[in-house]
Amino acid sequence: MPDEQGHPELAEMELGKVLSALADPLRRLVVRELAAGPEGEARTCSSFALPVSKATVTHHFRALREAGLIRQVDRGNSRMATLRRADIEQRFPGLLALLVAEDTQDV
Amino acid sequence: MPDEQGHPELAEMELGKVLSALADPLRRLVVRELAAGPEGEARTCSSFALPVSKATVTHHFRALREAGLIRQVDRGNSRMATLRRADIEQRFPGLLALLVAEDTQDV
DNA sequence: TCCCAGGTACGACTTGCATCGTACCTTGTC
DNA sequence: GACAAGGTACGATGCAAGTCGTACCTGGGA
Repeated sequence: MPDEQGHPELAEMELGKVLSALADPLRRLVVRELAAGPEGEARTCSSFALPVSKATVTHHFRALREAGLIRQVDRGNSRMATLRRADIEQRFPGLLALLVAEDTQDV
Repeated sequence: MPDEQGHPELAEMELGKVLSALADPLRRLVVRELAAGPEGEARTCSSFALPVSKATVTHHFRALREAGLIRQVDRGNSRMATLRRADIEQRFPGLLALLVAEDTQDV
């Protein structure tokens, strides 16, 4: 399968889809952990240990990818996810900061 | 009925509820118009001319109010809605700017 | 006083979404 | 080659959310 599958371009990112993607607490958790990690960090879907089934994990990562928040590339056996930090910051400046600040509260 | 009905305090605003409220395009439109208007502007629900029924308008304004984005006070015949600009800016700095910037794109 | 306009409450309907089980594919390992 | 692990695809299910019609309440105006 091709690498570019459901990754919107920078200009194609829509605020509505981004907000809908971030309305789910599990997806916010993924973005927050990626944003708190080092720049360009690549993690597998399973490394987040989400308390849901594999099929649901795939569903959530698809939502994040189609919103333009993460980029997924195949690396051998796994599919690595990276945060599109620069794209998000350019298109929606300050958005990531709001998400990172949430971990000081309850989820 | 009391004035304070479903208006969360500043510390009670939750990012999840705010993002869920802003995931709907009609509710984003309301917030965007209020944010683009002058500070403290009070408008009636019907002044937005949303393309939905009266009952649905009430539903959307309730969502905005319970998320903490607007404040509604009775003024005689109507119920005026004002944007909680300072509260939003203090709790989620930069969020309103993202919404205002959306009107340059498609909805 | 009568009526209309602005909003709300309630119930119903429909769509979308989060979730899961299962089957299947791919890759790396033994 | 056989097998386990990481992900995906598909179908099904249950619940939340958007939408509406209707009835109702409250003020203001003719």
